[in-house]
Amino acid sequence: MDSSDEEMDGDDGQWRSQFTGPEEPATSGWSVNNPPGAPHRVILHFDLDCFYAQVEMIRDPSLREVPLGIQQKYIIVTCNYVARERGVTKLMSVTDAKEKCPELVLVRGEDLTLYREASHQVTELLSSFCPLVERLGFDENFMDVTEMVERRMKETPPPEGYSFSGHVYNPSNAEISGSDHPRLALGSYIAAELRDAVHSRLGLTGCAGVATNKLLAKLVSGTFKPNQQTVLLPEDVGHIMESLGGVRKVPGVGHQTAKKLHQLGVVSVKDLQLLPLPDLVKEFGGAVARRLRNLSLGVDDSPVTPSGAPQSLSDEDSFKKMSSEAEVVEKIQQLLSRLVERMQKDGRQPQTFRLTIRRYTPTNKWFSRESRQCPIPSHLGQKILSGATEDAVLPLVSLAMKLFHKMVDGGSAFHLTLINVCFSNLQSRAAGAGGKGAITAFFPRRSQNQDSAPSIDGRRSGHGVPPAPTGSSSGSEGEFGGLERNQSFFETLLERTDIPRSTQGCGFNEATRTPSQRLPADVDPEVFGALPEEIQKELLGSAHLNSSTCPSIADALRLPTNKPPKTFTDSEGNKFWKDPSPADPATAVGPERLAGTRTLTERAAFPPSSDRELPGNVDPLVFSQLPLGIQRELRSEWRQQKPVLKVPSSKGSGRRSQGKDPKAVGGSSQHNNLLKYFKRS
DNA sequence: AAGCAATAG
DNA sequence: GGTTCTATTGCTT
Repeated sequence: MDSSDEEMDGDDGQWRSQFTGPEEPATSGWSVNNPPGAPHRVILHFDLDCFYAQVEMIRDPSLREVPLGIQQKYIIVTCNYVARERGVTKLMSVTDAKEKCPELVLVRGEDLTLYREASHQVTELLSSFCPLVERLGFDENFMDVTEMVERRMKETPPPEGYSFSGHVYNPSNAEISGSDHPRLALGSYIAAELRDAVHSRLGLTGCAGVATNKLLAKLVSGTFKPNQQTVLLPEDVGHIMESLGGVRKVPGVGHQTAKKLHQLGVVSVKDLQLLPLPDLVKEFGGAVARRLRNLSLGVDDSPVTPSGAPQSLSDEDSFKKMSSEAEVVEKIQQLLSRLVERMQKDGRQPQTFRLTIRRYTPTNKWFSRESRQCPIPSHLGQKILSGATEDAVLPLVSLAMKLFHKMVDGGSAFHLTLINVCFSNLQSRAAGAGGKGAITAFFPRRSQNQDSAPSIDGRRSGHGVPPAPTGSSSGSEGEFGGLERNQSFFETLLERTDIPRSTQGCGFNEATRTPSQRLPADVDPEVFGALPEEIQKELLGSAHLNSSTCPSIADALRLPTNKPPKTFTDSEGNKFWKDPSPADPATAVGPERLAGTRTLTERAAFPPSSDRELPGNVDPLVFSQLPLGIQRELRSEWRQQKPVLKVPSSKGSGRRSQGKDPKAVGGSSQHNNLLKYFKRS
């Protein structure tokens, strides 16, 4: 999982002289995602608190009270804060952890399915507010909310004397008014709303950072943990950069780069800032050198690039020793079965297959992976999607073994410690054949199709292909992290249990519910009845969540546990779910606090985001109860009807290597027939 | 297109 | 830094 920090960063608290951060170079492409001439980007970074542990604590809330570690093989990959208080850290060996904390409760986390699904739900939820969401691993997301901020600036001129939501990174303890940085202040309110949405809808807490670029947003998001947020003002850029321990702490500077830098005598960020550019260029080449220099200064013009559906799906397992071909075949078959099932849910057809191995090396862990890949014959690709899992797996195993023998000589001994299987080059099924669904993809599609313009750097085949080029009801693939379309993380959990749905929390069950019985008053039963059944279910689900007719997602999540289900009135469960505002520092758990920083006033000076994006004929309440995917799709569509520029033009800074084409956001799919579901009747 | 290095969580 | 199980991007061939 994560080899980096996330500790309660016992910061030195040494706030030294003010270093005034460099101005953003006027020439650089930092407005890539912006309207031309826009003042500043506003970038958010979200980081879920100990993500895997949170998911497990939702499945079994009793785990909240105990020290919990998520175990993969013999490693604790993450743990909850109770465990951290007792000295358990990320990536600690199980033996060490048990020694530190004998009461540590362990949950196996090798199967990432639930984490992956929950992760994509978070991204999807964020995307319903604003399409520019970029994933970083399973538990982090960047967002470019510049447009939202600009819209609010125009529509809701900030009142006098307003401030920020959450913390402000404020080493000099200055008096700060929101009016000094109105866009960042608005960004902080948006961040609070988004964190609240993630909490109330999905039950997950996390940190947010608000700044003018991705680098800074990420760096600042960790300054108050857990479940808090902080804004970085431009005047403190220098401070936050220099407060980083060494160059290795700069995102983008990995092990190898740090090693090279060290050879040049560069250890601190300040060293890097001051190293003559020609020296850097000699070691890294011009492009990388400039990037490193910029990063050291807190300058980052890289755009928030919407992630869209994954580019590849893979499954792997590691082990101490594997040395017979029979074992290899067995393992590959096992991995492929799981992978093919995921591929089926995704709905796209993989065009290439890759097998990766890791060999044992006794002395050093000179431990690189080797891989071989090949095209997947299209008839096989068809089979993968067409449901008959075994029919696809067996030929794939045979394909995999051919690749295997390109790496491992059949006659000689071998010792493997890992096998990975991967599908990539994922192609959307041809449109038109569309099954049932009205909603196609959750995300704007990226790249990947033949008919698009070549990208600047020539790497991918193109960008900007809108989802399904067909009419209102086209393809039905749910190309989203292995989730069926419209299927949610908690529904997935429910399906995994053996408990019949009728006994479960939110009762989507026909026997216990008359059709209109639980509908919110303002939902027209007739319109409701006209919706597809899946959507009805989703609506009921979210209606319950909003109205707390059904206590919470937690109650649904709680079921697949080994413990007897708690009642809905259970105090702990309720307490967690009723937590009024996770964004409110008063209720936040974090003990740690940077010395010398202050929490600026907590009360929202801005009204919360009234739904200004909705067309007038749409009932906001009904809208809010729609499935998130649908909300997002509609919003994106409505947005596109405005003549504002959406997609940054590819001119960028006018220099070469200017990154890539921005990926298309918001497909131009039509499906306006969905609108009929919202008209008040 | 293939293979790998680097980086990330 | 490597443990784990992914995922992405960019270089080189």
